[in-house]
Amino acid sequence: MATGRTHRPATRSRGIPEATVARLPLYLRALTALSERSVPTVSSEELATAAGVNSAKLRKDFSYLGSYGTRGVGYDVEYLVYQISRELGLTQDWPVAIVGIGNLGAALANYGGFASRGFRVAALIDADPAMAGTPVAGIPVQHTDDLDRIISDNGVSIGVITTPPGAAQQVCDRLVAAGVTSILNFAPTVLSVPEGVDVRKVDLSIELQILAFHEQRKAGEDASGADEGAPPMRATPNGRKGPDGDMPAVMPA
Amino acid sequence: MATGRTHRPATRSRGIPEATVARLPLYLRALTALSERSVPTVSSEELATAAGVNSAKLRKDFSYLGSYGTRGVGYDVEYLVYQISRELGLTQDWPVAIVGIGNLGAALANYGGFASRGFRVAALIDADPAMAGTPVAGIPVQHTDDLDRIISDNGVSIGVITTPPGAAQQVCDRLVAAGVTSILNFAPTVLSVPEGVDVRKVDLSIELQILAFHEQRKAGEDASGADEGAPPMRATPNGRKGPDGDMPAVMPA
DNA sequence: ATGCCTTTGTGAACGCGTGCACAAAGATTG
DNA sequence: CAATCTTTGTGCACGCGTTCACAAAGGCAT
Repeated sequence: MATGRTHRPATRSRGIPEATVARLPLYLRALTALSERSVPTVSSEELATAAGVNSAKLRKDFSYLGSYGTRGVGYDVEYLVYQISRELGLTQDWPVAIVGIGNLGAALANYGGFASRGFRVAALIDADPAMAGTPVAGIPVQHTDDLDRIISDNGVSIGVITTPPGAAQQVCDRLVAAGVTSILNFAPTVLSVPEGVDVRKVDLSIELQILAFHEQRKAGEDASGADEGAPPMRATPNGRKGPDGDMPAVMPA
Repeated sequence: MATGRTHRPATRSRGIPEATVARLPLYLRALTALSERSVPTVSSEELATAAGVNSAKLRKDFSYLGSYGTRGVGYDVEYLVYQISRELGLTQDWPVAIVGIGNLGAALANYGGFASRGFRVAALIDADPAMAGTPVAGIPVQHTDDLDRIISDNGVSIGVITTPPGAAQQVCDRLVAAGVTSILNFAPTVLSVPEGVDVRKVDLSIELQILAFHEQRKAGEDASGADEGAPPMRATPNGRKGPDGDMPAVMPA
């Protein structure tokens, strides 16, 4: 991801492991659903199933937050929703700016899940002058030239980059210069950021390639035999790219 | 994620660790860029920097694929591009079906990164009869009723779900029944799938919440002080069962 | 050929994350 | 109030992933 150190390097946050933090939103979602159905309490087993995790893992995760359960009973849903929300910082308002209002940027602007939990689309920014003023999802698009001011005026600390890959690093630099310290990057690029800035990436292409890898293996297993699952042979000693490993003829590019 | 066992459980694929597989696309991207600039070879150090990882990690990753480098020189770019592409199964064509053609689904259909590496949008499917026939990104939308046939006819083994959360599980079940064995899920739901089916999820909301957590910590650290990561104040004292914790007043929902 | 210099490939140590299994804690029933 | 039953919280062990550090390998100059 980012060259300038990606996540929290070592500094194990508040004693809460990164892996646990990543699961808290999952628990929160399941708990919110229970809350809407007015379910008063849940056992770790039930909640774990709903969140798709192991119950022991869930209990250990919660133990990092404190002892919020009651033995023999389970966890109080409302109480837990609040505790997790607070821990995640969802009890406050997070103005978010989306830069790059193409298909994806527009889709995100319209995405309901945004507004739901403390996140508010505070600004839409695009480099195309023709888009300036055009409302997307009810919010007028502003021009990149004003990026600095927009970020400052709205107190934006979280930026979302949905620009083409070529523009991503530049936009990132400008966001950081303007005061943004957390970036969600949808552009297929490795962003380089200074220490103290968090970058998370969402990369469709990578996800598909990972699926393709497993898919290929599944297919290869059937045709057990010699080949594939086990890549035939590696390059041959000698001659550069030769004899056996063979060279690419055409590449998917 | 999935109840029915998510990824490859134990069966360490072909000896290639999951973490390594997840990084291969990253290397491939960096290598492709080098290839386009006609760079003949790269050292692990250079490539690692370009991919945003540690050089030792990169070398170890490559060692799982075989010994494709030359000591004292580095790696042959073209050769490595080919080897990784082959390992990821990118030398073959992967027809993909997108189910749920709303803002996000349409954005993905238009996304260029799709077609680039062996992936081809073979079908767009939506439950809205009004959309049937309407072309999106040059591909006519088909109705959910024909899902089975569409998947079979096109030999689709990878499905992308961009429906509202309520419809996700049902769509997932139908995809799996039709023969899909890999699913990329954009709906904020925990999907339950049978053994042998891989599910990867992309969840915008979760990513933002993780960023918010770290953002909150950063803000809290400045205001060092006694309390907490240092959320100003928590809800009102008193209330429910909180010796300390206290209860929620209003929740972001 | 010989020696030097660069870069790979990997053995070994370490730390994080996961899951088991159980003791402690509280509710509940008689 | 005592016995029983349920469910939490966690000590412990194990395995994966990361990183260091270095020997082996190959190119290149002399």
